[in-house]
Amino acid sequence: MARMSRMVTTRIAPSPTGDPHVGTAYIALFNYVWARKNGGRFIVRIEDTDRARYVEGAEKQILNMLKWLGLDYDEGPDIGGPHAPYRQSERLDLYKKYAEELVRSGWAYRAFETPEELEKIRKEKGGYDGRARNIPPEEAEARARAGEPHVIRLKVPRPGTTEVRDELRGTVVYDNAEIPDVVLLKSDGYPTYHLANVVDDHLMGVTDVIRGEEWLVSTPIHVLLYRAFGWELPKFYHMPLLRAPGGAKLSKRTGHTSVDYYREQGILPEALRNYLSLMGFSMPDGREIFTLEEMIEAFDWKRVHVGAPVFDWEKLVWMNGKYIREVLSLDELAERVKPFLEAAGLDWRSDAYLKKVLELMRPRFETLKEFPEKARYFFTDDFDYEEKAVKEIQKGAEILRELKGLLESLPDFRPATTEPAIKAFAEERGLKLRKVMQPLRAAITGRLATPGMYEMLEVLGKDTVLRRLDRALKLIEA
RNA sequence: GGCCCCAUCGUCUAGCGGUCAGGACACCGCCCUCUCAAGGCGGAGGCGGGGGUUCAAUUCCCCCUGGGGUCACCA
Repeated sequence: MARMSRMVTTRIAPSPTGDPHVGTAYIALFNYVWARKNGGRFIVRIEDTDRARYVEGAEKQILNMLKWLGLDYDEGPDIGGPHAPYRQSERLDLYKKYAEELVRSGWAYRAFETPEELEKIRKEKGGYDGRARNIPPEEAEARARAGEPHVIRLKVPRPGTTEVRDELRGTVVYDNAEIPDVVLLKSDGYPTYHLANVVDDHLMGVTDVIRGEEWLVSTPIHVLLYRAFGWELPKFYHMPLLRAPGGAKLSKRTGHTSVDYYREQGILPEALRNYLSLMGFSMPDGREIFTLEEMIEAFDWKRVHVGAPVFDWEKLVWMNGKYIREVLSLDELAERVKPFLEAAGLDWRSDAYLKKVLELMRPRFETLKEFPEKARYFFTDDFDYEEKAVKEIQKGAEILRELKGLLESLPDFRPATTEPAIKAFAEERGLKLRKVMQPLRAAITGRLATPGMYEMLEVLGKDTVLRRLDRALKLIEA
């Protein structure tokens, strides 16, 4: 009864230790989808319990990333909620209280070894040997009261076994001999992940823990903690780890892990989100391009594959191109592209003009960053001529001079006007069309690969075209 | 190394005992064509190995191999 009435609640619990990681975005996505699928809640909780690795501003970046991807959350550090605060550093008293409770109930004990001693024990025994279990409780309490630095460790019941059920893999039985007496509360009063995570997940009503596979082997620790507290277990789902092309898990060493990097490269949030969805999940009908809403609609854990996928930049870029040319509206695309034009120092005159250019360029760039690079000549006369373009202008100089006369004489630059005129021009001289087009293309754009000539002439306009023709001809004379 | 997870084209995947093993990216060719793309059509490319179970294994079981994860007062 109580179990059935629990609203599905998921969370993403990132550590503010650096740039917002694509792995975090990936896990957040599945947490978000599962919560929405069930009409439940999605929480963001900041796990800032490692003072050494804390990075100023990282929390803000993470929250921005989630918003950028469209993964809105119901509770979080910046918006609050019924279980505030959502930063673990602001919940220290809670963890201490629960750790002490475990000491009293016999599920945990105080240990007084120094880091140096631990290092020595690790070398000799291969890990902590639980020696502080032998300290009589009264003595341990006395030492603690006297202010002796110490940690609180989980007293793993031994011998014994602990069963862990992963919803994606089934049940795994762990021999408790393999489960270490992990530190729950550090000597600085901060909790470790294990304690803080379990306490908060319980207090915040998290019903479904969706996290990276890196946590799979420490799940028995968490199961033991739930049992020690007498709390109901959540369901566990361990998502595969994203891998770099080499094979190892995606890391700063093996690839680009920062979502900010992808954003800067001109990847659309929709495309990144869609691509990440494909890492393990597939639509029943095999569709690869789909919205968040469509994913939520179709989502089923049965369709999640746990083999670790390689994060492939090539396919991400292809998908980004697909969004640019087929999914976004021209208006949306124009808005997305503006910051990149600005960054390149380009001015687009008017939205109407920008959209006309975009219409022509849409099938010809795959990242927003590419647009200013490939379409520069639409916005300024200040562009370079490719080496091959210069040659093309030289070869076609005679043709260009004659062509200039023709273009000048045209009443307008609509395709309906320019196309027959240029074709007739070529035919009269017995020239293949390309013998006319390539020099012209090179002269007015500085490159050999551009959108179709007639559309381009219309967009650029007569003045610009004639001006550039003159300039190109002068260029080769010099 | 111990323990744990995983295993279909190069990559992402569909498959849930009987399929010509399907799709997507990338690659190659053709078409379209003023260039380059986009688009359309076609091609090449895969069930890691060995045992079982079964009339029948990509599919179920076991072993091996391979890959990954984890063994902190980091998460």
